[in-house]
Amino acid sequence: MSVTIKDIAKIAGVSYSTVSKALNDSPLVKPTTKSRILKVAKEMGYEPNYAAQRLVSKQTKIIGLIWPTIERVVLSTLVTNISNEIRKTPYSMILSVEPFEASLDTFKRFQVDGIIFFDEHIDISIESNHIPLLTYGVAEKKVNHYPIIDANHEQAMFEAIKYLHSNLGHKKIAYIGDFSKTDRMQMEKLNGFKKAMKHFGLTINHHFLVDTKGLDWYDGYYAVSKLLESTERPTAIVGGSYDISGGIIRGIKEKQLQIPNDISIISYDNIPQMANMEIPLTSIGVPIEQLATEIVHSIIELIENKNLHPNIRKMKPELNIRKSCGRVNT
Amino acid sequence: MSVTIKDIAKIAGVSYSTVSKALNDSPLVKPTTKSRILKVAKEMGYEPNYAAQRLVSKQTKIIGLIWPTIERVVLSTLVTNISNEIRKTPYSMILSVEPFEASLDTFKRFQVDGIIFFDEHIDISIESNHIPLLTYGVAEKKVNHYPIIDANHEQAMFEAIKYLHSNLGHKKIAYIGDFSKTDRMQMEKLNGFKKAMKHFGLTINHHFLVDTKGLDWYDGYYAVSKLLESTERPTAIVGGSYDISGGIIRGIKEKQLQIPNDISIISYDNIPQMANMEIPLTSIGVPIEQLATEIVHSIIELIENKNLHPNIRKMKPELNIRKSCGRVNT
DNA sequence: TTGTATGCGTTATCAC
DNA sequence: GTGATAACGCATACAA
Repeated sequence: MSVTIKDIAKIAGVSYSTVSKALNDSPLVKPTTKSRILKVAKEMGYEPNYAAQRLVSKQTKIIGLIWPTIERVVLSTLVTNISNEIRKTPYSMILSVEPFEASLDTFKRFQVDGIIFFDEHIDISIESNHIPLLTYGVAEKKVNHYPIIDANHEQAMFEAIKYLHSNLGHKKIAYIGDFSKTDRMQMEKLNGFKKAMKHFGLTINHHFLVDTKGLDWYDGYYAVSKLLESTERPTAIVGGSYDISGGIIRGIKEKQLQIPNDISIISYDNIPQMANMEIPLTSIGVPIEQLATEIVHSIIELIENKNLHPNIRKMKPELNIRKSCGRVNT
Repeated sequence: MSVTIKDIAKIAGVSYSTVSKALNDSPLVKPTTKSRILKVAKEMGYEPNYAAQRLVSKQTKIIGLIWPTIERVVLSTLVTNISNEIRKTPYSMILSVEPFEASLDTFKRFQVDGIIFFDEHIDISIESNHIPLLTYGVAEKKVNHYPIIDANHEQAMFEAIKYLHSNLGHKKIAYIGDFSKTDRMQMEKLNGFKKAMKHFGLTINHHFLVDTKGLDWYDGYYAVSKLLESTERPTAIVGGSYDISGGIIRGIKEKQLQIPNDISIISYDNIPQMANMEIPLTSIGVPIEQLATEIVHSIIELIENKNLHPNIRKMKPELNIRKSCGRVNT
């Protein structure tokens, strides 16, 4: 059995209610006894029992994160950042990698104070039993059932094309990404690309729109290989994700093409790893730490105030210029 | 406030202990009253308070998994498999990505029934407050403080060399892996390689032993590039992990070398993704599903019997022959 | 077959 | 400052 405040009380020679106060840093207990109690507690390896705390105080100080697709690098980086950010607050985080519904169930049982999830293609009007729910995903025109942190993929694409076109003179720009019809984030990226091209009066060569049908390294690799087989080549490529872009780089190199001399590449996702690639990648997207910070602050605000204003938070993407883009060759 | 069993009792005109029994489908309560109570409960929208349940029943049916290094593919595949396996049992799994000690604290507070962790380079004689602890790691000669599932890396290396040498005739074999002095799994692999080479009377060219200083894709890539700069090349390479091997393949291709004609490669780690690489990789290691199954069954056995026999379980590595190894050119 | 009483580990409200 | 004591919602041994 684990150690309780009663055990501590016995050893420290005080009543357990005093122990409780000391543990909660109450001003009602004398500093000397307080520190003595704390010392004993530490020695005994005391850990408060969430169930008991929850039962009386209606709070667990736990945030649950649902993450069924654990094998994607970008998300794992985000999760790490969220975890680090939460560690700076009084809350802790636990994670469930089970399917959405099962995860929700587990978290309900634990009565976590709030839940974060990634809205990839879940279509849910969720019964969360009043547990505050926050999603990182895409704000829709229609009703949103819960607050959303939106990385503003459309805007990001706009900035990417603007840079490529207005600053560097590119006209023949390709997009290599996942054309999923169910993953809203991916849909937004593709959509944003098309819109931006149109905005700058650029025509989209349809064979410059390459569906990777996935988000992994080799998806990007295969896609770019196919794209470059044609003699009609783009002067710049926008890669739909970190992993995809990694594959794109290799595919380009394999064709003996130079980056950025022969071809420029700009990648979606703004994570530090971008700088460590074979060629430091110019990238676009909301910086991952900002995203994490916003997500964490928002869920806590939601937990503590029971609402969030505004309910939808669109983040501001940033362009990170590194070494993979150059002026177009004329 | 939400509805409790007392509220139900009042409406249904019974005592609340009867309600409790009815809700738990106890045979001690008459079917008619049981169904009446259930009906009332449903009408009132009763939701059990898990904190209260947990407080009294001493069981959570939750297994905690500690996983501080979430960005490695092999482990995320293992975690997925473990999660799937646990889902077949009455248990659920939650995960903590915080540093080891912090995770342990969190799980203690949750009173999880058991904890799984990856023993990468934690040197712990842990105070788990009697929560059953199981590790996936390397069994040591000295005392082990808790049960271990050991993937038997040494044996795996032996099988790899045996195949390469006895079946395919290779003599000039290189090992590209992480030579960490703190990560026991990596130490075992290197050690196993050396032992096996010796066993088969093969000499180790020291420049065929390449330290990647990491476990990522580009670590393998850089390492093999360096290795292949020399004119004295191996005819076969053993890659220390899935990610490393991915990089090795690219590095080899870049030098215009054919796999397996010019050079054979066999990778450590036995995960399905191996088949999806550019070249389906022949690999060695305990099949990941077997590993997951063993881990899950063991922790549950440990939870339910309070002990595990045997305390150390060495798994049997399997060779998966795919398309990356060929007979040595003579 | 049903009801009563007790305790799980905490916090919080009182007295002392 | 400190210590009893009453909740919190539930399961369960025991009584009826």
